[in-house]
Amino acid sequence: MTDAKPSQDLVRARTDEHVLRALMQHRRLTRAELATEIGISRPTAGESVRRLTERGLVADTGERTPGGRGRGRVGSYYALAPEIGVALAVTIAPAGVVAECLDVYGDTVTRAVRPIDRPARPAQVAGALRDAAAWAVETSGRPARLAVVGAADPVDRATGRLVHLPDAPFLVGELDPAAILAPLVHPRPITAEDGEALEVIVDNDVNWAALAEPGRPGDFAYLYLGEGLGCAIVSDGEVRRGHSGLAGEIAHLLTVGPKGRAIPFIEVFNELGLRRPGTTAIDVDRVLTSKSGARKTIAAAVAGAIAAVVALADPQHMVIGGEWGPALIDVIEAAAKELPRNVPIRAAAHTGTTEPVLAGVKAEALRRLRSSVVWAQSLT
Amino acid sequence: MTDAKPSQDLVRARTDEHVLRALMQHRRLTRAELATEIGISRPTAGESVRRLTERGLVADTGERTPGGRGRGRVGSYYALAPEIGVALAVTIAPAGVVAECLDVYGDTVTRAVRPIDRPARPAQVAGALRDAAAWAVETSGRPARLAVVGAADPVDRATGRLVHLPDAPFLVGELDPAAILAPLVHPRPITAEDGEALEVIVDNDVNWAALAEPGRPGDFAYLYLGEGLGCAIVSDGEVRRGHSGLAGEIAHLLTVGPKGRAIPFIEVFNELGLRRPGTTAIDVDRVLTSKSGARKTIAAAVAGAIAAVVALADPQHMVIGGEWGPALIDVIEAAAKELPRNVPIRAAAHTGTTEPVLAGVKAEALRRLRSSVVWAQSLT
DNA sequence: CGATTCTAGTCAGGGCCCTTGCCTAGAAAG
DNA sequence: CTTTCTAGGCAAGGGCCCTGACTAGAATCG
Repeated sequence: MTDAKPSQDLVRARTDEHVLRALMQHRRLTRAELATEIGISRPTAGESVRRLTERGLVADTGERTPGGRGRGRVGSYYALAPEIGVALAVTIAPAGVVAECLDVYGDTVTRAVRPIDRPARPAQVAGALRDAAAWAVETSGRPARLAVVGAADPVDRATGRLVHLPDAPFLVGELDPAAILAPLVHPRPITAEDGEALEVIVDNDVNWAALAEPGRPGDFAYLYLGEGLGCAIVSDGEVRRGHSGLAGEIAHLLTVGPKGRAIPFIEVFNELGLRRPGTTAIDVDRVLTSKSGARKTIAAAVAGAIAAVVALADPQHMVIGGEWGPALIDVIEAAAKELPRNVPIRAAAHTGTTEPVLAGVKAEALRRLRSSVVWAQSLT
Repeated sequence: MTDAKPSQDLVRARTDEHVLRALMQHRRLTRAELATEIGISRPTAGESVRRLTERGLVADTGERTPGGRGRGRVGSYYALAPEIGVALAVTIAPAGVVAECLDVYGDTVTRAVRPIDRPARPAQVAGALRDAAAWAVETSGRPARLAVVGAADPVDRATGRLVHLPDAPFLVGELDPAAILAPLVHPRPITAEDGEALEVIVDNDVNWAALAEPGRPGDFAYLYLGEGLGCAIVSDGEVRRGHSGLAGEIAHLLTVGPKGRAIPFIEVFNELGLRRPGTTAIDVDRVLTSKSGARKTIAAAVAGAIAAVVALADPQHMVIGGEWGPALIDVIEAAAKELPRNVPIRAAAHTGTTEPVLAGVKAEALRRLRSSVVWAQSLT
């Protein structure tokens, strides 16, 4: 008599979501296992599996319960269908491009690495990006549903392009990763209906590295001190990117320079002669081998930046990362002790340059891939 | 055969929530009006009203549909029960204490104003607060379910107490508003089960004033320049308070002082002799009558603070409020034009000192009161 | 003034989703 | 070969919502 009952769909969608999430966690389950795992009845579990199989999200693996479990009838294992596809996780840094394909379980299916020249030539970077991503997707043999990109330069939140802020280090150069990767990405048609279903997400690498920090409480800040200067601010459990995505671009933050003058953060390195000639990057090697006096000047400048972060964002603690940040943590800590508001400081847990970024990128890619699967089923 | 079916409760709870929200918006509706308004069938609307009436959340007003509507049977108007209670909205500022009781429709039921001495004496402030709140609740004749407080000093997020930051203006003084107001607040018993159901919420007044700004897009910052210096940072649509609730306490933010030296923001006023003798407050009158040179120094310091906010939070625009901020907006704007990253600046829409704060406090109080009603029904 | 008109509210029947209880299938253990 | 034990399916029933028909009751019209 009736056929449109949106309110009832709600509970069915909830059941299906539980089934999908259980399969993401356990990889393969029989219908009976699903029922006990989720806390629903076996007929309901069976119905849900039937619906999801019909929709192509779940498939019978062909495996049967091992006899080792004891006597009793054999059960059929179900798992998420391979057609669900993979997510592309990409980092773009001066050291090169890394592209990985992740499946819905978070496993790396394929990985491509492409070096790039220094200084970076935009055309070559674009080529390496396209090449690495295409190879990873091709080789995985599965459709890429979305891409998450971490880049070592400021990213415009609206367009996803890398942008050159005046006088700040600009390492990778003009690039539009979204445009390059879009042809490789084939989202499930249904996902496109969703408002927020972006196919390619680009963000600054520091923000992703912060995401990969362990513990990750509600409020902290990640200060990146390397060839560039960056800062990720995590507030109420989320990385805050700001209106254009340029939150934490601290190159021009006023801080204490030589002789106590107020100058932009990046200028301090100019005045100390620690920028690479002909580029906008900080010379990491020379910072690491600098003398005590220069180190103290740098530490005072860093402490000034920390004071600004504390005043404006009130983090629970500061994490110091980047190529030279952790090496100077003692001086930095000493300088920060003088600040009116004290804040615990520690070095970043991961010290490499690409791996922590990639870890954060992968975490987000996985989260989004999984969400896309769950959303897909509720929107049919 | 069965009695526990949590999944089905979900859809019933959804229906009840829709009914409650519709009544919050329209104040009184017949069951038939509820059905068409929400888009459910009349029997369902009738059932929901019966449940909610039984639970004491909804009551028959006794009114009947006016004959003027035309022929047809008269309908019974239902409305939210008065026992739902009121929310207490309070501001504590050097000018005095204001306490208002709001009903679930956002109307002010009672309002009490108590002046306090300058400088504030903690015991008197506590007395005025207790007195104003008690009078407002008493007179309203209805139980207060929660309280939201705006105070003109830094607020510790965990304890809700006003805290004295070293050397920063401290206008109201030691105070624990939560302890004072808790005896007046009687939350619905059920609400207490909810994890986040705080009875008394305290926050810095600047944060609330930002909440009351019109338009209120996703990312902006509100710079408060008055007796104290404060800043509210709205990121992704929410006021970000930081780990201790001290985000935006910018008195010690390093900025440009006289002769281009890097000094804390509040020190600039010291060096210009613009702090009230014997207190930690800025002398607003003398700032307003200051000469061009001092104004330029102040503007440069403000621009330094703005640069820090832009670098760290990347707001879409800056709003300047407080007793003297809008008066100096031209010089501030001129100084900010020199910054490497440009940001639109405008004066706050509301210029008074307590009214914009109270508006934000009331908005939050209303939001929480309404939520508490909706949650109450779903937790039975 | 009575018949008509029109709307609020209720009742009966039915569909969907879930649950419990019972049955069948089918392999291992004895 | 019989027993044992588990996966899966079927049937019945309850809760929620919906549609459609019915009742209640006041205003309007002839």
